[in-house]
Amino acid sequence: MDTRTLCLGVLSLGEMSGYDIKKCLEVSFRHFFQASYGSIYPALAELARQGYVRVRTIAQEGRPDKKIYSITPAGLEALRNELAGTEPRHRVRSEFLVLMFFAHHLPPERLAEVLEEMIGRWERILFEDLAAFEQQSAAPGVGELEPGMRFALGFGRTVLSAALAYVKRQRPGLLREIAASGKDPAPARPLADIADAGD
Amino acid sequence: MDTRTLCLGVLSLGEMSGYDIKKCLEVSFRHFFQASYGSIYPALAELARQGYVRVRTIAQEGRPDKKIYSITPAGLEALRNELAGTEPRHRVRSEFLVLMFFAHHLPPERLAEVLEEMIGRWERILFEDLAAFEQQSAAPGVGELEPGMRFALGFGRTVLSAALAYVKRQRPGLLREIAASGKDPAPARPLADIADAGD
DNA sequence: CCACACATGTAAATTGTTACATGATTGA
DNA sequence: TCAATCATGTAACAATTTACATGTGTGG
Repeated sequence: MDTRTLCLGVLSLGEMSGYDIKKCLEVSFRHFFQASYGSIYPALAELARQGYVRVRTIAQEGRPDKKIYSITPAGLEALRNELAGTEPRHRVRSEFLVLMFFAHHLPPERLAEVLEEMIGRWERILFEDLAAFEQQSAAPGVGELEPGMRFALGFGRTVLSAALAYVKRQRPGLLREIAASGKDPAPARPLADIADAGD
Repeated sequence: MDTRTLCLGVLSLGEMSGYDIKKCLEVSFRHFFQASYGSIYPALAELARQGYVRVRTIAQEGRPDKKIYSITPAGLEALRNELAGTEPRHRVRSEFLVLMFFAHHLPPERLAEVLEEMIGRWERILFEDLAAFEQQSAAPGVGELEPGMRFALGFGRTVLSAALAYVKRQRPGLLREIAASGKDPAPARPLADIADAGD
């Protein structure tokens, strides 16, 4: 799935500008998809070219004209086809976990810093961003979220909670073990042979 | 972080070929990092050029010569520097969750299929792959895993368990709600205005 | 007989990020 | 005064995946 489909999806929620789409993605999709202006604007141009979206240009002073995009019937059909044919992939790319895996190669202070940073980041997402979004969604006048949207949001909350709890629970032990292995004079313990273990 | 650093990291566990590295990544890193031959082989060539790894070529019949790579002291230093300077990012890219978010645009049978597929996939990873790996790691003769490795493995198991439990718990309700909204004649309920909710 | 494991590598295509270019207004 | 918000867009760069190229041995 590319940014094009995602933009189409967001536009199926209502017309908006490229700038709006970015913000919308930041709040609702931040924990499972990300896209920058560098991919959104070209995607919108391409969608317009294909006739999947209509553009309405609104003149503004002191800044570029605003372009409001809205999905066309053809666009909605394209979106549905695209979604129906999309394989449900789910990939994680975590420099954080690579760092943890090789924690014994990291200066202990840096390890502590990294753990601290991840905890802080996840707490902020969980207790500020997500909470704010869910409260806002529950506000009167706002259309109910579709069940699938609640599912996706809930998934993010659940998984993030689990991750955060795990890191908080394991942190002291990990720091202790790393500190200990750094002090005692066995830093060159032969790790090796993990790949050959089966033989 | 690029594949180069990752290869260096894996090679710090013991010497092996590009083919071995791929398999090693598949078992230990599958849930937080992925790399294909197309990125591994060029990475190894580059590392050799930089003097971070040594190559030993082993002639073979009926197939390409095997190249065994081992990390050099300079390589180990480069690895440590690289790791110390790496920001702990953690990104998820999930077509699955996008599909769920827009579940109301999906044929209900396809939705059921997708959920089924994800549950099966995650159960397999959790109960087969991870279990096998952990058992193997506990086997006699295999060096103890470093604490950081146990941390990373445990993180994967924890988060995957949470994800799986969530999907299994939510599935019936989601399918029911989607089926219901498909039947009653309000498919064109104006979703809109979610982005404008704050006003 | 087909698929898979073994084994390396290249090239094209895809896809996306980062940085740049432009510039007014508003609040701390 | 500095940073952020609003607003669009391009171009260079980075990184990866996919498919291709080549070929044998083994097991179902």
